[in-house]
Amino acid sequence: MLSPNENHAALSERLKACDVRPTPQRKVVLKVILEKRDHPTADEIFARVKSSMPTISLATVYNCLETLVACGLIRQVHLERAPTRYCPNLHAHAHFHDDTTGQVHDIDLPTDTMKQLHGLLPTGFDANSVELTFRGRAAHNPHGTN
Amino acid sequence: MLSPNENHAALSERLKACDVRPTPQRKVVLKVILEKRDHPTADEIFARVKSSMPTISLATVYNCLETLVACGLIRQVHLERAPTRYCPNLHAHAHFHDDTTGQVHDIDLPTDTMKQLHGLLPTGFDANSVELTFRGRAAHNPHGTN
DNA sequence: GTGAGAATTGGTATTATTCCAATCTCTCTC
DNA sequence: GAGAGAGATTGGAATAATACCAATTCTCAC
Repeated sequence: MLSPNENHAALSERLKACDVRPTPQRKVVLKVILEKRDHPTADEIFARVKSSMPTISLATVYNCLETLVACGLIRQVHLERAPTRYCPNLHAHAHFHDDTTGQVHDIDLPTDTMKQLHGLLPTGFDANSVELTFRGRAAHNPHGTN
Repeated sequence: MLSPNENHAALSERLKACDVRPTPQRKVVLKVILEKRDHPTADEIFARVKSSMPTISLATVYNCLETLVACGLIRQVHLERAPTRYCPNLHAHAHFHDDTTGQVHDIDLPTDTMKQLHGLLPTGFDANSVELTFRGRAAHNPHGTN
């Protein structure tokens, strides 16, 4: 996650570490995702980014997101029939989708639970990712995330 | 799951049991989903249904699917960025999405695993559904599903 | 059988995302 | 530090899945 005053240089470093060019567009897209613990859609990211970079295009936002996902700096969250969301939390975690508010909450997953889930797979199945999503109702915004 | 010779009467019964009108369209949509252990998309279902009912419209297929999902006769499977798929397997199970072939395999889930997953939720979170999806590679069609 | 409510239909609208070709901007080399 | 080439950005148009709508048709209870 981003420290409150992480600056452009640090963003550049993150990108360079992944062997991608630290363009201004990528930096600002990464910045808006990191600076808020929510799960914005591409459109929301586009809106936030435009305030500091009014000339950016939606296509670029999609390109940047694809790059950032490919190099593991952010993750995608897929909820049914809804636009893809993006998540800065790279730790093992599940998502809880609140049907009432539409908010998405991160749920910590112990690493042994992850291992156990992989253990469920019959031989011959080799998973490189797992997605665990709950849906239901959360009591009044349990801890301020979305 | 459907017994090989389940007939129209049985399909009607299933629908009536859910308090929905057993219209011919709903019966045939349910039938094509039950008769093959795969995870077809709405478009695929539309194509299969048209062979026995050429006048059906895609809108009706969507309507029927929505109804069948709502009354719990089938389930939706959501894979990232891909069209929604429909699954006749109502037992607790996970999905394995083979990146290579695009096939979707059902993975049995012991009920205690399900309970355990629910146990991961902090107090205040009340889930009414869980979706667990693996992605990776499966060795040459492990058991003929998709 | 008949009427009221429910379902189906085809067409159109919406929305997320991708594609494309043209332009621009880095980065690297000299 | 100038130029070349790769890579990135842009706006607009295309695509694809799904939702919506008004008109017609069907189903069930009486």
